[in-house]
Amino acid sequence: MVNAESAVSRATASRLPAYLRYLKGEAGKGVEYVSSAAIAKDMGLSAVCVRKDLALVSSRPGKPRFGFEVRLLIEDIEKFLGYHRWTNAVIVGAGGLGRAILSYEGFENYGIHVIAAFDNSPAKVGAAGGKPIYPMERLGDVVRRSDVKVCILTVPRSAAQEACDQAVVAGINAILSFAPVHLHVPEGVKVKYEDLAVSLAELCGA
Amino acid sequence: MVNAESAVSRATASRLPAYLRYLKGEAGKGVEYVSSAAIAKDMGLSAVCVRKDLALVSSRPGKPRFGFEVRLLIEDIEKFLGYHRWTNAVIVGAGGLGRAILSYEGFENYGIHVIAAFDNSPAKVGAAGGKPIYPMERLGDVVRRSDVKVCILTVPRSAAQEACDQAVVAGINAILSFAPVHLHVPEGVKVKYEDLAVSLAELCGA
DNA sequence: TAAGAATCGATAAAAAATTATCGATAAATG
DNA sequence: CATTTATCGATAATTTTTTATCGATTCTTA
Repeated sequence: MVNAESAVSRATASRLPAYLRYLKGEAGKGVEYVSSAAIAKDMGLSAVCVRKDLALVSSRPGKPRFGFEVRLLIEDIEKFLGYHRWTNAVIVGAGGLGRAILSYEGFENYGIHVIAAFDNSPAKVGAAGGKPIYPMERLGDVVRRSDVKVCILTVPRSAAQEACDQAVVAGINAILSFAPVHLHVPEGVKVKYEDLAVSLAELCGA
Repeated sequence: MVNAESAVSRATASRLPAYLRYLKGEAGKGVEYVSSAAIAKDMGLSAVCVRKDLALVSSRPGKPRFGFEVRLLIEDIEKFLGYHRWTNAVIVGAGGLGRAILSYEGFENYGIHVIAAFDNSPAKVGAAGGKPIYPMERLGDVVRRSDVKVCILTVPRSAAQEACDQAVVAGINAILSFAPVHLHVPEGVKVKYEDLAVSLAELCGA
């Protein structure tokens, strides 16, 4: 048996969140139906591509002359992406970026609880955005007790590999890193790099 | 005539920054040569894919039995990606995230000067990370005077479209948005979404 | 100095993704 | 009620991307 996610191509999967963002915007404006052509135009894709993507995740077909029902489509995509399964995450590195993310409330819409941050420096320990900042020593504890699988790494580049190692030891198996450094991790641990400068540079160059 | 960037496939282009990150890591460890097989192994790609990518951007061929010279490869990729052409950028939205990014120094390695932030709220005006935070009214001014083309949007979702419009009016033609909202922009303005929650969710689900 | 190992580059094959085309369907309209 | 229009879904064609294969090159080492 294949799981739901392997049923769609990687390319499609990477567009689904964008559809979701777009559809929520339309829903917010009170739009009830959208056609694949309209989505395509607004999002800069081809209509055929949109139809094909939606066919894979939509629980019911689009209506000729109307298109797809926005509300249902949002539900279907969210269900498909698993935003209903809840996951706990922690932040390692409570500098400016770490604290900003700790205060960000947008994660809850995606099935993610960011429960705490951790930092080496005693000066950083405390709280931000109503959530606790603990000393690094407590990382293993919290990870085990709250069954945390994911870590957001917001430490300076020089501290990244060491912090990464500590997170892995603590039991984390997926890392979203903001440090612009390649991390070496054991087999089975996933790393995703979120490089702000690269994103920006791509935008400039393209 | 085609420009340099259109000479490589989109897929390759999206891997180049990752090679760069990896190569810089190796360079930092004192490694002088790397083989495509080694890169592939560490980065989770196929060796053939790596060779093909590098062949497109490397100014000189790899040496049999050694591989590629790390230092040269870094230079070639940076040159290829245009990290030598400088671009000015501004931040719109000086909340926690905006200020954190304003203080981030990693942009300079990518040919990007983040010169200032802007905010509606008078309380936010001032400075962070040694860079000024101006009231929104001054956006047009600064954009024109410093020939700013790119804007990082870090305002709350409810303010995003309006701030985006202001940026466009001011003369911005590329936006990196952290607000989880689809933005409507005129033809010719590029938008890229940096959705932290989506990145994290992809990591959890995959 | 000859044999062997590691690596490359190029060409070819396979797989994946996008785009095009077309008949079918359902609402709107005269 | 027939015609027109907007849309869909499916199949087919095209393009892009990845992977496989193989001879050539260059260093190592016996």
